[in-house]
Amino acid sequence: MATGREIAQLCGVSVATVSRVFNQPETVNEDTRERVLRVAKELDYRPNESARALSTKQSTMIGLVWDTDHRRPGWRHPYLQDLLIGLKSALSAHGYHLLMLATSGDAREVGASLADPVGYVNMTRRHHLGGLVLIDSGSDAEAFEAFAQSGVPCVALDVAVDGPRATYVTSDNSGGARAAVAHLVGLGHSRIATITGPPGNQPSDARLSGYRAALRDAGAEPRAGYVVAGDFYRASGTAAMQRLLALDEPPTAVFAASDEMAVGALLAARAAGLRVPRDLALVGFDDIEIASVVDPALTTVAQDKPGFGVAAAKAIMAMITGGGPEGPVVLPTQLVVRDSCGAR
Amino acid sequence: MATGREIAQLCGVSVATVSRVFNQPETVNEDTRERVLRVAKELDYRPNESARALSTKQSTMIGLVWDTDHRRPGWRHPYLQDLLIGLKSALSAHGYHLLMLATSGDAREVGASLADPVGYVNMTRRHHLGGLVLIDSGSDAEAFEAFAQSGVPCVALDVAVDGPRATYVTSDNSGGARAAVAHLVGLGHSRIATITGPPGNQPSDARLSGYRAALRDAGAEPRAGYVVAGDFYRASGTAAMQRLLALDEPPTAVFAASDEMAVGALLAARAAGLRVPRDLALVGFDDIEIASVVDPALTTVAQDKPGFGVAAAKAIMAMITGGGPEGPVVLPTQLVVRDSCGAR
DNA sequence: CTGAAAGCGCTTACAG
DNA sequence: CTGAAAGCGCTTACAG
Repeated sequence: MATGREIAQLCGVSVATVSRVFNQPETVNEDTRERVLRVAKELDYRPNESARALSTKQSTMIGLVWDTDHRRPGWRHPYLQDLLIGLKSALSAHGYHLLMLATSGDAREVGASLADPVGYVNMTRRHHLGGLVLIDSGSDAEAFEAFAQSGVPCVALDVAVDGPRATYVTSDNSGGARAAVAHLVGLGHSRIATITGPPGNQPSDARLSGYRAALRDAGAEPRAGYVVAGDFYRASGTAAMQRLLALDEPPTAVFAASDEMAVGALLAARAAGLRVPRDLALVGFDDIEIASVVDPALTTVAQDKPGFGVAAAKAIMAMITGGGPEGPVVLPTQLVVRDSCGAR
Repeated sequence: MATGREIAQLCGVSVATVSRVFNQPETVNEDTRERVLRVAKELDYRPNESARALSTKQSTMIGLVWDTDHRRPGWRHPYLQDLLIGLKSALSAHGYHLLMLATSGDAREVGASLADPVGYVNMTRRHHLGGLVLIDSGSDAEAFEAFAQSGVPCVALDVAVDGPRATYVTSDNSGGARAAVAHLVGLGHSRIATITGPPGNQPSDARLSGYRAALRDAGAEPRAGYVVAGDFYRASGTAAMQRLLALDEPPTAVFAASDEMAVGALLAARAAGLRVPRDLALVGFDDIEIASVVDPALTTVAQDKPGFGVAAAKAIMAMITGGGPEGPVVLPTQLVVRDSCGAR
């Protein structure tokens, strides 16, 4: 690893000039600039990132807050990989790396926990991170609010935050849910129930309101017992479906606020001797891999998974280079009609 | 963010002493040490990482090489999330963060591509990374070999590498495959075919050899046309199954080297009017989520997914703190019997 | 257009 | 046990 000083000596210039060549090229004479550039290239010189960060108080890293080993060991993001692909690619395009921050549980207190957002904020200062991307695990709202207020640029995924340098990206959950339920209405269903995510969770609540809106559009409203809460995971879908089937007048169609719950519901329906979609129409949300693999293949509302990451990257870069936060980014969703709704 | 100097002034000591309190506590007088510690705690002092890295030439970050936006945009790791959870948690326990390195495609040439492993090696030097974790995307062997030879500590996942400071972790692929096929043999099958992963790929080849070994154990050997190559993805499983069904004497059982391909094979079998497991027994590999969701639920060989990450973290930490590389880590696998093999 | 100097915040021999 | 000093490699006013 060549250093700036070596380049300088080889070129007969000062290190300041070498530095300028890379940071304010227009301020240096063309001849010397090219000489420096050539030598730098030969030696494959690249500025040391630690030194640069120390000096400029800015690194080329964005922090990722993703709570893994904390209270909810079983928690999983429905499409983390796609999200990361989008995020990493878009960040790469700006020359930024993604730093997955260590979380608590270690001996040396280097990691932080969401119970102590200050720890993360400190970490971003110590590493001179450009900002923070916050991946929600369903109930981090308070912690995220603390980040948002801290003043470090941050963008949250799927949770509404507000702060001087904070924004968030989310899908058009209510619109997607509305389209899904409208589709069910269009198929002639009038007894449409929903299995929601955890109350208070932003996408969960939005999907529920989309469900209500679609019923309203149809001049109807949810029957008693037709809104039952799950937690986005499969088992809760099964339990919810069982409750729905126990009603005096069970639904003929169910909109589940996640594919996982839809699958859970499917299992429950099957166990109860119902055939999907003939006896029960089912629509999910997310369009994760299992949706297309399950039998019958699940009709669902697709989210733009890599788009999530890309949008987050864009938003954070805008705050780093530009100024204040822009409004929340709302990604379009798309109804994917497969077999579980009975449209085919 | 308090600096060491502030602590020093407040305590009436030099910055050197403050530094010692954190790095070689035993060399400083107990009273002053506690005074420093107390003040440091009050101000929530933590050493600036950039400065520390610049000075010690060591950061608390491990690089992650994960090729995303390159040639194979469709590539997916079967269980990246679990792997990352294990990796991140185990690294956190040592106070290390995970840096997902930017890849090529950006204007500023900050990212590297696997076609140019040197770029990554430079990056690890510039950031003073402790080492590199290499996630294989099926055909990165040559690039990984270059990393392994570079001298930077690195551990590859699922691809055998060799170098002065390099090792790898993988599952007991051959043992797992052998157990799976032995199970099929135990169920009375004698016409057992296999759908392999891409030839040359380490897990793929190992699984194939496990298949052969199990047949040999049974005093048999693969019939002509009973070994057909896929690429680990679903579509290739479907295609392979179609070829198997076109044989004069089609198999009564199939071991697919991945769950994705097993699902593909299942679809093909179903399309051909076969019932699984009655007409065809099927076993997969990986135990990813879809395995338990598909109908019939897939019998498969489970890998220790978070264990992969944990093992990688352990190996890299050992090389950072200790010295030379230890031998490859081989994780045990486990046969998970569900419905697709007909054992129930 | 370019250089000398100071500074970013820490660590580590070297004296004492 | 502790301080003064040098150094890590870069950037950025400040002069010239």
